[in-house]
Amino acid sequence: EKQPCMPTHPQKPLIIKTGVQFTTKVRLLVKLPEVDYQLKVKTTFDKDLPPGRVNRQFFILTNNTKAMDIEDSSNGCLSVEFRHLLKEKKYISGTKGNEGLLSVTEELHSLSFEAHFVVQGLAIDLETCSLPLVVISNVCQLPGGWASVMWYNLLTDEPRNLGFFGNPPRATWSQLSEVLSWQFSTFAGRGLDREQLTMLGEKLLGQEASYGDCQVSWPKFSKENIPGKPFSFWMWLDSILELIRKHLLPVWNDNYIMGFVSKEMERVLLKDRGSGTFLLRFSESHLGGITFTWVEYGDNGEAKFNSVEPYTKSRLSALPFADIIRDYKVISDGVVPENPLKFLYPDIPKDEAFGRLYNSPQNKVAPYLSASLIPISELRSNIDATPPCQSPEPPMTPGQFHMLSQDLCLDFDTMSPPYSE
Amino acid sequence: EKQPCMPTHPQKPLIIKTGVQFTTKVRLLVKLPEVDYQLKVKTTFDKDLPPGRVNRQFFILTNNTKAMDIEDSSNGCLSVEFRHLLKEKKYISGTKGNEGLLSVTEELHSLSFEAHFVVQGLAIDLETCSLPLVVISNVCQLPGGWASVMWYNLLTDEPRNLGFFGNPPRATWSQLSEVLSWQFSTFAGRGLDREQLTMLGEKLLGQEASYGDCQVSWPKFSKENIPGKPFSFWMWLDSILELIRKHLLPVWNDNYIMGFVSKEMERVLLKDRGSGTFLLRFSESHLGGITFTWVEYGDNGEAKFNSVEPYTKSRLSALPFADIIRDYKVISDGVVPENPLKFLYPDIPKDEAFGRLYNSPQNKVAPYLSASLIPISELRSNIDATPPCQSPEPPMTPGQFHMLSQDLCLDFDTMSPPYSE
DNA sequence: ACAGTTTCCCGTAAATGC
DNA sequence: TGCATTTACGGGAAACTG
Repeated sequence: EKQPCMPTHPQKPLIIKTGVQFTTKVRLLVKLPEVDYQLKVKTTFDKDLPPGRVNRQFFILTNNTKAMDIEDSSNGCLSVEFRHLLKEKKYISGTKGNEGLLSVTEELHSLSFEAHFVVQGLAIDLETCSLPLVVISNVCQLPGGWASVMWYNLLTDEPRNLGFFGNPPRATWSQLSEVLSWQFSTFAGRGLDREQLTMLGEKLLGQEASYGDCQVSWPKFSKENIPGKPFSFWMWLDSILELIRKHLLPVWNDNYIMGFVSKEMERVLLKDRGSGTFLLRFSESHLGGITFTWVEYGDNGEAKFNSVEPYTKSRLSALPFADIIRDYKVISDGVVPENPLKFLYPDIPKDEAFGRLYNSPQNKVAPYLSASLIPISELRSNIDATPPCQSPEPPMTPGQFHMLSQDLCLDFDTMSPPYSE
Repeated sequence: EKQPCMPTHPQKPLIIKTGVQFTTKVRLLVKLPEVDYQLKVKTTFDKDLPPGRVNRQFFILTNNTKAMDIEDSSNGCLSVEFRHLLKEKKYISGTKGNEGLLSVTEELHSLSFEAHFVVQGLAIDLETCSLPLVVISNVCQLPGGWASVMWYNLLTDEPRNLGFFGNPPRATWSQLSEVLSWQFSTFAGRGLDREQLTMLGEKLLGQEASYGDCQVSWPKFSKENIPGKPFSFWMWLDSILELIRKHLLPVWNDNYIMGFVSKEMERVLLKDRGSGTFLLRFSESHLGGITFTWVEYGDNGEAKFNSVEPYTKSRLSALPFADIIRDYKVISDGVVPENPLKFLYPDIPKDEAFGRLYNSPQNKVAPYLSASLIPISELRSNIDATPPCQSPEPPMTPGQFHMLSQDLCLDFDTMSPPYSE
């Protein structure tokens, strides 16, 4: 009868940060003219948790009871918005750490909404509650929290299984890959294509990824570090999403960032392309980095590949990426510096691809010489060539991407119209 | 009998920001063995303001009463530290805006400390209060608040004249210049020399500054904008102080920044110096900017002066200033780029002055080409020469700087040992 | 409309807890 | 001790409020 929604962090519903306002909206879906103006809704945080499941406890700071209004927009239903802060109670000592293995971003909570009223002598109690929530205390926990929200909503239809992460189910790669692509289309405006998803699948699962029914465990997705790296798969992918969102949006949306290509595949692609052909790829070794790799040919006709040290958010906020591509120069032993980047793979002239995005040099301040920052690499004789490439990967299951992603969108939309409302 | 101290913002005592912790320390200067462990001190914010003077009201969030302890360090006196937040009360409507002309950073407040005890049947009430305080709500108000604190403590010995800014006295330039130099020595580690102070005096007062007994009004110091500029003298100077503190500390402390030189004086100094002689100067037209000006000679032997667009904090956080000096290049019409900076005025070879501060290029990440940012100016044919220089200014009163500044330091020290304690 | 002021809250750094 | 988590608060931006 009621339909609870619960927006929080912009674009990341079902995550609440302590000390930060959030809003909830409850709608009464049936119309009861008699009770229009007397219906009050009370919100409670973690109203009745299963007794064993006491980890952190929070409370709502502001007044938690509010009268419903007739919704201006739609069908004349009642609705109410809450807007309050959440503060942590001090631990009830002793009860802490029921499982010990679960991190705070795996700890699920809920908001309950109650209303009591009387129609024609009949006392009616209504109660509903939100989908499981994650409570964080710092934005640095947002990626972890969002991983939990995604995993939960991808893999269960239960409205309130707060113990979900006690034994989380696995996802098939085909399920997961759709969600990942949907993440990119939601947050960066363009989803992932088949090749990009294939590379991600291989990174996560090895070669058999392409079969689609391969299973991914929750720890592998978000808890365990990628072998040899100090971060998990999702942390890595989310750092890229953030990099795109803050520094690469137009380039990403124009589809100029191949992004997810293995170093081997990169060479296969660039080999035999025109000298100065380059492609853009995200760093696999560092969080939130992007680099370009270009091909050149030696005197003997042998292909040589070079990549710059990946650019991260700090560099990119000093200098927009398109300008980096425009101005980048390599200087080898006193020769005239030259920009080695000529064609975006496969063969788009650099300026044709990025010209629209170049920033005109700053407006000159009258008596001053304006100075721009130019990214320069110094090339010392010959760079050691890396081993020859591996075989390209088999093709991936063609996605029913559109269908699935629509389902997901609907799902998430319903549960949470964001902040703006 | 008691000596109240009141640290707040690191290094900027007597300024309290709402919602941020601050500490106060009260000491009982006489030793009263009988009451050692029963003495409680109560802190009150704005305990008894003159009735007309009701602007903003605040209250202390935490428990405002605390027992004094025997001070571990010194003479066995009692002391107590408070550590609490200050939150604004909603305005008592109607009583707002008694003068209207005063800004929030001119609104003075105070903390009162009370203690009551009984010795040998004699009831004793002690009370003391802090020097006037400024309450701000955002760090962007810190410069304005600090100006008030400086002006007050420079120009009055009254312990609690909360209406001070209703009719603030003027300062003589000799008083003010000592305080300014003291600011630089406190916050940047090196004070201002006579030439620098002369230039500042001229900027503020015109040519007669050098007489020292010239008067500076409070509005001229901190409230009114410099003619033709959108900021006041103090805002401008404080922005430079911040720039030094965050980005130029070693360069400033090595005395390599002349800093305050008029454009005219600059030319007088550089003229007839070796080609490539440069000096470092703060921007007068923008907040928190530093530029270098160098001299070169045309084919006809005529001196040509160039300055870069001033570097501000955003640029300097992308690239440290010493590296900018090392790497800066001018490229004119396809010629090989060259660094025009050779000798720091008067004739110190660049690398001798700054070599110690150069950052070695980042550690190479194995397979990547590391890229550095190089600041480059493009020189298009000939830059228009600015009009010939004006006459140099008369010499300034030799400061009794050391004596005076020691007085000042003591003064401020007593009133406020910072945060750390 | 607007300027002075406050609130909001991200993101880094430091503190704290386990 | 080290890692997980929270607190602290500067700083930019938005919201407020006369």
